[in-house]
Amino acid sequence: MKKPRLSESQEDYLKEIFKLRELNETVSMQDLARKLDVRPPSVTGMIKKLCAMNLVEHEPYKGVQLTETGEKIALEVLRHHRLLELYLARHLNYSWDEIHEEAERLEHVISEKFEAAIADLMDHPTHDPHGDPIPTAELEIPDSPSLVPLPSLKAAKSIVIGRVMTQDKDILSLLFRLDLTPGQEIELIKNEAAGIRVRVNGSQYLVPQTIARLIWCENTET
Amino acid sequence: MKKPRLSESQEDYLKEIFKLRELNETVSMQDLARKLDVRPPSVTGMIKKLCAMNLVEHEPYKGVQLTETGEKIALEVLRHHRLLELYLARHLNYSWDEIHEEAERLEHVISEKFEAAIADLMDHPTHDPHGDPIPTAELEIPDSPSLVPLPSLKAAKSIVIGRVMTQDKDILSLLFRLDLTPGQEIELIKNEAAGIRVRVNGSQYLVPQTIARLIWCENTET
DNA sequence: ATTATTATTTAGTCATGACTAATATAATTA
DNA sequence: TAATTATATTAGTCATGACTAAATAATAAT
Ligand SMILES: [Mn+2]
Ligand SMILES: [Mn+2]
Ligand SMILES: [Mn+2]
Ligand SMILES: [Mn+2]
Repeated sequence: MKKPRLSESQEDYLKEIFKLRELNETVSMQDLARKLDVRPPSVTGMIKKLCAMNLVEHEPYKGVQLTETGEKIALEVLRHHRLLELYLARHLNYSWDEIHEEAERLEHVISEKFEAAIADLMDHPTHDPHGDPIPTAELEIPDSPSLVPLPSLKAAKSIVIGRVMTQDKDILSLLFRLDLTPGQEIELIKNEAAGIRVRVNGSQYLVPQTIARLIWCENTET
Repeated sequence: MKKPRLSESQEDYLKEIFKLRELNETVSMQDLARKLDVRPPSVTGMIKKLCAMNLVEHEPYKGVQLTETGEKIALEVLRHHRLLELYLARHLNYSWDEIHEEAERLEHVISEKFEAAIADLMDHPTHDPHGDPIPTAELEIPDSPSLVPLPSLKAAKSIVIGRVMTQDKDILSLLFRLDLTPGQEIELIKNEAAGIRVRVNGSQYLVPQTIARLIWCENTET
């Protein structure tokens, strides 16, 4: 059995399949095309190749799935990505909205040595700056607090943000200015039609639904 | 005028032309093929393209030369490379023989932001761990002490190593064990046919000619 | 059930950047 | 000068990973 090192494209395909699978339970060719910013025929072609390599399985019109080995690779890339994001933020003074782009390129290029070095340096963190879990060196996903989208919560005094489900630069820098970042404690004043009224560090905002939906919080319900 | 971002290959070609030009005064297609680990026809093809982009000039059978813009790009990549080498060594605990390989890949992928961040962090260093000068942000080559190969020197008490002209992992780790690294002060005992007899930190070695030739030292002659 | 819509695949192109085999050109040597 | 050797170029191939246009299959609407 050879191990002919995957291309950056192939790694991105696997990673994206994994991430989509976390949200929807079926991953269509179109989903992939959208996410990877590629045309559907390109996806068909690449998926065919990944199938032949036993990295994914594909039931036409039903969806794509990672195999064991495919998932391992996806997790490896995801670990690189999220470690890098945290590293860039912590050690190279990157702002929240800049880390994703850089990590997207570096993730394919750093060695296992590099991965280990920054993991060490940061004391083996479990979550990246967006609150996304960082797969361990053994490629297990670390436990995260159970999270729910902000709009699904009722008014409450103390809610803790756990994760921010976007990598859109504009939204991210907005959220950052508002202190709506993982770990932040907020008060949910009222869930209105137009958005969620919250208090953060004294200030009060109406967070539009489109944005509120991306903010996941620790579930305080019993 | 567009700026269509060069491929990694193209960047490596330009960088290699620059480096070869520092040694020999003419850069042949074969030199390039050897250094880039590629067949001569591939070089012909790529050089043709780089010519069309006005990044190099080529007189068949006479040699290849960088244009102004070509040199700028070469220096940009070289700066990335050397900053990265120093960064990996200083901040990520890479050993001397590991840095080159990693930098060779990362150099094409880091952003200007990344470059600036690590340069800042290291206080804008002028030389990398091999003693190679790091082009400045303005792409000027910083002054280096004038250096000569170790075998060209006569016996002397205090000679300072300035640069080590190899990136061969085996040679590098050997030199490192012997403390034959840039900045190190050594005593040249005798220049023999078989090699150079030196004393370094108390210990005495016979450094074979093949290796001694790679060690450049500050010129103590007047 | 038929039709319209959406999702996916086929077929055929293109650009990149390598390769081999064969040819041509220049530099050396006899 | 002529033959030899080293260097470089052409011609033609291949793998990758995208693309468009057209065909086909599944799903939804009438
Ligand atoms: Mn990527
Ligand atoms: Mn993230
Ligand atoms: Mn390189
Ligand atoms: Mn170096």
